[in-house]
Parts: sequence; structure tokens; C-alpha cells
Amino acid sequence: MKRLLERIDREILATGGKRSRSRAVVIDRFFRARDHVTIEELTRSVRESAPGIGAVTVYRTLKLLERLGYAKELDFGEGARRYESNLSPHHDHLVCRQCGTVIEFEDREIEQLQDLVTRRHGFHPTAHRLEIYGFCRKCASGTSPERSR
Amino acid sequence: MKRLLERIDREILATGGKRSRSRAVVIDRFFRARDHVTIEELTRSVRESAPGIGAVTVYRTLKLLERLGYAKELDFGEGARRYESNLSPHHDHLVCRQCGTVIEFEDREIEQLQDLVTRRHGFHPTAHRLEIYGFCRKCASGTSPERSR
DNA sequence: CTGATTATGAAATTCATTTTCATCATATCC
DNA sequence: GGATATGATGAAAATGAATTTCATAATCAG
Repeated sequence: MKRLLERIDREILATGGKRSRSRAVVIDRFFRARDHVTIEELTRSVRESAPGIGAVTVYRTLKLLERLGYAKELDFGEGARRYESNLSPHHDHLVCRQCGTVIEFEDREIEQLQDLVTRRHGFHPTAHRLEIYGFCRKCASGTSPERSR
Repeated sequence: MKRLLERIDREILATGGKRSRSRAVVIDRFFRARDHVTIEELTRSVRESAPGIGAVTVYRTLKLLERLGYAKELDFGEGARRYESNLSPHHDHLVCRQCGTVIEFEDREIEQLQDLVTRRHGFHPTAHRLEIYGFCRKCASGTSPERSR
């Protein structure tokens, strides 16, 4: 973890940036956070250890991490973006419409078929997003719904 | 086409709504439009035949069509939503990052694998979205980029 | 037709995100 | 170590899509 932060700092320096205390806090909190955080959630978390930090800095830092390839923007259609770290390997998402739970999955076969389709259209793919929306086991089984977003 | 509009009008009446001239224009233009229109594009089109119609009405009408199952919201991460009609069968999208071209495709195999994954997680799916981003044949081949959005 | 209710458009509002700008912090050069 | 240039920060303002409000107009039911 410390290693990672140092590496990112070095990359920032190498691209003409400067280090900063606030940003270090944001990055640290981001990598420790549960997956798929919103800016708002992350800002709250950041302020636990550094109350003065503004949401703008969180926005900017996540844009930065995205540019460097450490974060990925997600949009589950909730009105606000979410971010996840790019440290874990590629995966897609199952999103429960009732309780908001997000399950990650990875399927080599689907990926391969996607490549095929893409090539068939002369397309050169750079990224894709696959989200399946529905109801998770708990919510589908008529059990009382959990937390709702 | 006329049939379709009449059918929609009947459904609106049946659910406690009223017919309206403005809405008829919006709906007509929507079904005639190229796929994947933004509200702004559609509003422009609508105003060709009825200059007085406000964007708000276009927003409202598309929400209505979505509720009735005739339209589908899309989000290619451009900042503004797009809508497509639900008349053609289900399909997914290849989106060119350079020129904005959207190619539609349909792949039974991918759909089946998605079902499998979903079931494996005890999930009850209601919808999914698969978008592959990249560069279309023209843009990938280094040819001069086309219109860019 | 009359009354009741929905639809409309303009303007105001909301809300996430971005930009601006004066100030602060960090790196660099001496 | 200090001066200086430049990047980073936070507060407030700006932006922009989408939604809500509200007074007025259109449409439906009896």
C-alpha cells in the first residue's frame, strides 16, 4: 500500500505534478474503500482523517487516478458516478435494483465472444461495459428488501 | 405508423392520460428519427414541424414512452442521454470514440452466457447493457476522422 | 356546454460536476 | 536555506442536463 502510494507520487512528479498531503489522503482512502464508491461517499471518508479537504479535490484526484490508469469510472444510472480501483483484474457487474448490492463477475467466454463480434464489424475495441440489472437472490425471493439506495 | 400512434394514444387514455397535439408530433418524430437521439436533437427535429414545442415536453414525452415500453434510455457517457425506440429487437452497441458512430449488434450466445452467469449468482435479471467502445474501421485505419461529437 | 383534470411552456430549481480565482504548498534553482 | 516559479487547494461561481413549479390552455366525461 505504501509502495503503491509512492509509485503514484513518482508518476505524478514525472508528469510535471507536485505531491500534496490532501491528495495522499484521498488516494489512500480510495484504495481502502469498498468498491464502487461515489465522490460523496469518498469525501465523507476522507474528511474523517482530514476534515478540511474539499469535494473538489476528491473529484480532481479521482480524475487524476483515472488518467494514470488506477481508477475506473462506473455509472449504474444512479445520477452520480462511482469509481472503482483498477488493481483487481477486469470484471463486470450485476446490480440489484432493490438493495443496490453489486456483484462482480468475470467471464472469459463472454469476453471472447465480444472480441469476435467486434472484429466482425472491423471495430478496434478499447473498453467495454457490461452490466446486468435485476434482483439479487435475497430481494428476488420476496424476503424483506435490504438497504435501498 | 399511424396505427402505432393510435395504439399509443389508446394506451395513454387507458391509463388516465389525455391526447395532445404536441405529444403526437414528438412521438411521430421520435419513431422517424435515426436511432439514438438526444433530447436536444429530437427537440430540434420536432420544432421543424411545430416551432412552439418546448424541450420540457420532449423530456416528458420520452419518459412516457419509456414507461409504456416504447422507448429505451441509453447512456454512452456523453453527458446527455440518448433514446432509442423499442420496436426493433434487443441489441447491444459498438460506439466509436472518434466519430461517434454507433453500430448495433445482437448475439444470442453472449445473451445465453449472461443468463448463465446471472443464474449462477442467484440473480433474477430484468435488463442488461453491453457497450463496446473503441474505434470503427474508418477511424482505426488512420483515415481522416469523421464528424466528432 | 360545464366542470374537472391533464398537458404545456417558461421560468425556476436541483444536483452532479467543472471552472475560476485568490491563496497556499511544493519543487527547483541559486 | 531562501527565493521563485508553478502546481494544488478550497470556496464560490458557473455549467448543463434533467426535473419541478405554476399559471394557462387543451381535452375528456357527463
